[in-house]
Amino acid sequence: MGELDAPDRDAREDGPSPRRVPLQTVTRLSLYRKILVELHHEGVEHVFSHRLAELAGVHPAQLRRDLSLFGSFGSVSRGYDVFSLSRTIGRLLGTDRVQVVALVGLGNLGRTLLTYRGFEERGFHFGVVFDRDPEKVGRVYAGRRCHPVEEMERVLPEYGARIAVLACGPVGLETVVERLARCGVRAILNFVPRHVAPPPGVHIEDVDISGKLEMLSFLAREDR
Amino acid sequence: MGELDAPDRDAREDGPSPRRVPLQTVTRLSLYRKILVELHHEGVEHVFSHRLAELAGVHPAQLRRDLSLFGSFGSVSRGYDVFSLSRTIGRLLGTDRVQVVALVGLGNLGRTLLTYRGFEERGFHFGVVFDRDPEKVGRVYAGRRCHPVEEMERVLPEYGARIAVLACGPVGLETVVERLARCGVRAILNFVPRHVAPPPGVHIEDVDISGKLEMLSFLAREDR
DNA sequence: CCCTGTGAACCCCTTCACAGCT
DNA sequence: AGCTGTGAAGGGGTTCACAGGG
Repeated sequence: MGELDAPDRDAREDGPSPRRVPLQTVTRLSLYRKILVELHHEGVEHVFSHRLAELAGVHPAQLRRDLSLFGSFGSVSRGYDVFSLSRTIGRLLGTDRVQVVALVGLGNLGRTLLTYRGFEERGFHFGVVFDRDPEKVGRVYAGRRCHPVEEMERVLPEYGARIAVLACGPVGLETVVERLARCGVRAILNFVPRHVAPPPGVHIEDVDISGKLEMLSFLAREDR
Repeated sequence: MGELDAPDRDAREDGPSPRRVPLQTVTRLSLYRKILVELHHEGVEHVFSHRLAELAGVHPAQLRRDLSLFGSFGSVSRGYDVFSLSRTIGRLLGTDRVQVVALVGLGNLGRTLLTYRGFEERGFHFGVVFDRDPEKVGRVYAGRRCHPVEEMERVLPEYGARIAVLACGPVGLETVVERLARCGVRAILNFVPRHVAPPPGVHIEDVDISGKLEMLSFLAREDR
């Protein structure tokens, strides 16, 4: 247990006030971490920004800038310590501990997400699931009993989930979001193709797959 | 049929050379169109930029700017013609006709995407599906016979798909992408958590759901 | 009066380029 | 010699604010 608190070599991680961090930087951090974990499994111990950036598909200066927002983690002679940096990023993202996630909606998409192994691998665990359909309520999906959304206020706080995933129907979505917010959820990943104004203090990230396809349609339309 | 060619009121759509259009603008256009279609079904005929922007969760000036990149579609007194504008955007995106999409990978995610009704509603049709698993090859999924990826060069060109969706395993992903490119695919939506350098003339859009979750983990970590 | 379309200002992210160090 | 971390320049997307018009 104690090893989790081992200091990261000579890295000088920033204190409690990381200045304004672009969201895109955060997304890239998670990408870096994923690659670092793979490198670690391959036995690679050190990596230079050029190589790591290449694997991530970004500019080397971008990578160094992203990291520099949180501290200095590299050595001039050896580059970055693969294991140490992956740990550090995990701590920055909050994924060094397993995080409980609430799932709303057990349709095709919801059940697919529920059984997707990639989430557990990256430290996310769907602890509670909800659905509105009386047909589904009470049944067990991948080991989780489905709760009715009406009982969210009673059930959800027990789990202390700060993250939720929406994969339900669009009707009453605002209400669901409000309830989640009241239950302590601070960040929501929304697969429902409808935009909901986020309550204060809550961040909603929309994943509009059809929208992405339409963007690609535009790109495939021109010839380039 | 002829009504498809009806001129859009007094809209002056730009010619063959729409100047540099930000990708984010394109994504938002698809969002505007989705909302416009909903408004049309509700019987709304005209809408002002303020209202449309509010529904989309963007700044009104942003909406007007996005549209202005392609022409002038609004009237000062009545705002935008809901039906006409949705048609115009559809034409700009290339979604005014059904588009054939190739799907690679028939795991949980692939099958979920295959049966997702939202795609057909927005004009996308999975015409061909591939998988590497001999277990799956030859079987029929949602009406499509699964082809082996090895036969892509023989099968795919018949369908003329310019868009592909990747929902397969990460092994040999580069090869799959190269093959798709050789078969005329110009745009790829990639759900596989691995970055592939796009061949010339091909655009790859990565959808990293775990990455999004990690971003949310960061946001849920701080208190805001 | 209040809308659209748009020049211009603003802001933020990306990239350059180099000082400092090994 | 070559790398990291970073000030400064650069570029691009967003927002402001207003001209023009019904």
